[in-house]
Amino acid sequence: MSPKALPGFRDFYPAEFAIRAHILDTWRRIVRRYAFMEYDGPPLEPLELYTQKSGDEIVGQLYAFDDKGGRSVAMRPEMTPTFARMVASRAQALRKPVRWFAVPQLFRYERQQKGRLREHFQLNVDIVGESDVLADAELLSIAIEICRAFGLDRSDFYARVSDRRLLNALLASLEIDADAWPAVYAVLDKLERQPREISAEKLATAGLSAQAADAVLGFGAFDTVDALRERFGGSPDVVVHLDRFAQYAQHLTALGVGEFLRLDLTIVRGLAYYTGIVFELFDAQGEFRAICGGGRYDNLLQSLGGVDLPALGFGMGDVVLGELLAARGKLSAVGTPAADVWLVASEHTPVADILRVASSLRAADVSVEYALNADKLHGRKTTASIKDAQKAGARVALVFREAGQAEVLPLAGDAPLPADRTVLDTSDWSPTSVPHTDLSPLFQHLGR
RNA sequence: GUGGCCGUAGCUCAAUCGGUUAGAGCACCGGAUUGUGGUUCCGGGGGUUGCGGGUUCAAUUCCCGUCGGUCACCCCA
Repeated sequence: MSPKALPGFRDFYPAEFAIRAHILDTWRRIVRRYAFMEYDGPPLEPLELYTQKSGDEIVGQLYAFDDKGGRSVAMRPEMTPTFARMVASRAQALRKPVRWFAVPQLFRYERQQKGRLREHFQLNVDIVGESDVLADAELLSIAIEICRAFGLDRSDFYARVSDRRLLNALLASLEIDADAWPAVYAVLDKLERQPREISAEKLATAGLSAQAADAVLGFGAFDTVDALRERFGGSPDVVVHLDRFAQYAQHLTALGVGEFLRLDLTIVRGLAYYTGIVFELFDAQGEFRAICGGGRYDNLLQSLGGVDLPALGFGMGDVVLGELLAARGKLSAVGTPAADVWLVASEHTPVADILRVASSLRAADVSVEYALNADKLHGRKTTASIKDAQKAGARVALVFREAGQAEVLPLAGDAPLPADRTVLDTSDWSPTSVPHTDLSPLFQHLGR
């Protein structure tokens, strides 16, 4: 048995690489529509960059080691600390709001499971320097538009959205002690996956009154601002946040993605650093993990980098997204790239002629392939060579039946054949230059 | 880190109750045929049955360990 990739790591054969490229290309294409700029940082960082935010216990979940200079280092498990450092060190000079994105490969040392490997690519989109809810709406609309760009619609996915400030106000209005909030968050996070009795028990342990616990257990039932307003509208502290959420929803509707929005107070996000609106994108059938998650983290930059700027962002990984797209048939059209043109020599065609034409076509940005074996180039029947071209997936075969003349033979699927044979005169083509001959008959078959 | 299930060709799978030299399709390579061509046919390469140990006259098959895969828990960036 030949050596395999390490557990949780992937070999990308051309078919898989084509899917990866499709995902990453689409990410970049859509995010650029929103005028975000791409950045990147080192894949290897000082270990302290992560322990200072998350504590020492995180080391067990990192690819961490001492380098040859004795430094404690880790392969990056997330992009946010790097991003925070980069923004903080030039915070004064950056035009606000900062609209940046990155597509890092991230690593974590954990047992792999569905949708979760030890390595993945993750789109990170962040906005820094704007606290208005308009920025929150912009951010979520990007995540949604990306999913739509992959061919997913409202029947495939939706966004669950909550707001830390709203949730905290609700807990306060229920007279729940702030010390108990983390425990309440944990219960809310598991509300759907955990039996109600266990949730109730945990809330009681956290010190909640029976009434307060009942109210928390009922949070999952509220899926509109109006429903919350009816129940908690008497509390001015709550109303402030309900109003903002309503505004958020209006912005999203105006941006054309309102139908994907669903208020859901059980969306907690594990991170302690979220301070405002938080969201996760889920597939509608509940078959996969969250496709994407993010929110507002107004205090993080100060705690990491020392600059006090509001910020928000999200991450979207390629693994769950790829699984979902595959399951919904959205990757069937993703093909591996093949040659535009395959050159078929006859026994009379000098090798030099083939090479000259190949060079010339490549100068015209046409991808060209031919048999890399002189015997095959000359010793096979034309039909056998054409068969090679078809197997390779070439769009067009150029068949040299006579010197200086190349017949254009379209190979693509069931495209109709031209009534007349198209013959290109290649006699005056020279290496590395664009052919003088009119290539339009060829380009026509290549879809240019 | 804990637990369930699963490891046979590149892929999907077969191999009677434990019994001869572990087979097939697809893919790959070669050839024939088809001569506006992805058809059809013939042939070929490819396996220490994940690895190690045990039971047995005999192990792909039963047992133990280990590694890997997968799913869940934990955790979530």
